[in-house]
Amino acid sequence: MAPATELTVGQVAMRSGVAVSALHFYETRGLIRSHRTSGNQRRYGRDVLRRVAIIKVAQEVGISLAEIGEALASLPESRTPTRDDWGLLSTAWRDALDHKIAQLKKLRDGLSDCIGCGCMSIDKCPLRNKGDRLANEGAGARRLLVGP
Amino acid sequence: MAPATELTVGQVAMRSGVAVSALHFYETRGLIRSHRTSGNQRRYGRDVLRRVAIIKVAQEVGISLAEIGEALASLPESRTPTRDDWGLLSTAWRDALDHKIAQLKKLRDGLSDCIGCGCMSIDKCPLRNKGDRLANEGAGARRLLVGP
DNA sequence: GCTTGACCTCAAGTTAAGTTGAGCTTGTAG
DNA sequence: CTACAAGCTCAACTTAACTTGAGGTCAAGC
Repeated sequence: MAPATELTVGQVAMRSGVAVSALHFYETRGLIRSHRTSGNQRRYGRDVLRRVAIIKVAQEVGISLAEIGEALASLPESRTPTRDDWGLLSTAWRDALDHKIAQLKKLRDGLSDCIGCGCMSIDKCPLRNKGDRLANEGAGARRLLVGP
Repeated sequence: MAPATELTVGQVAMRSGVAVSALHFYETRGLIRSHRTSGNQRRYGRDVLRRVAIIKVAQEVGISLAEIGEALASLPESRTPTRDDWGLLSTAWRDALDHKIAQLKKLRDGLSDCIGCGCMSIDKCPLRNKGDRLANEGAGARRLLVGP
């Protein structure tokens, strides 16, 4: 049979470029899964590499681990995800990205018109008042907004 | 003379849509300045509204307060910034935004090709290996990267 | 058979960006 | 002139996303 391509945390860390502690952390957050050897050590299937890659990619565009977790939760947990499973994810992500790109463009184009003029007195500033997402309440740091 | 348009924290909070506590916080971080009345209360010049607006706008696109602070530090601290002063900032910002938009597009376009294929085995994945900014070390949360 | 490096768990620390609360002072409207 | 809303300071708490450290286990080489 083909080589039993089980990976240890260390190997996954190596190959994915994320720290072992981060992998542990992702596991507690349910973003990745492992099974254990008789000696209680983690072993990962190959698909964990893809998952981790996606986690990092998504994070780089400002999507929170919680949201990534939700998306990844749509993958089947019993079997190894198929190409189609991943495809669904891809589509969902693409929409979020399109949205975010549009948002950034709006900001960029608004910015140079706006920043030098008097409109920053807030009331009439198009930057501030278009798609205004302020004033969501609650404590702690604010997340970078992404969704609709 | 024209009305002495000094603003209290409360007024700035109202007009800018950020909490009083946030304004205090920005001040400790050097993002905005105030002078005090004889009774030790803060008073702000009108330009603080523009500063705050810019802070929020920049934050929305994922720029950290530290970076915003650096940019704002380029403004003259003695006199009220002129249109040209703001213009410089605007230009710098625009570049950062262009960069970020490009990055997002690369991700978006790479994603659907990439996510469903086998290339996520990291070594050869174009998403992971182009402009790879991993492995900056140090503790704590990672900032969303923006700059060059 | 022992040593050395990889693992494990769990608790506590860190950074960013604020918020919340306590206890005290100001200022303004009646 | 006295309420009472608005300010002030300072310390502690919050969330996200991890890292660091302590104290103990596993496994592979010599």
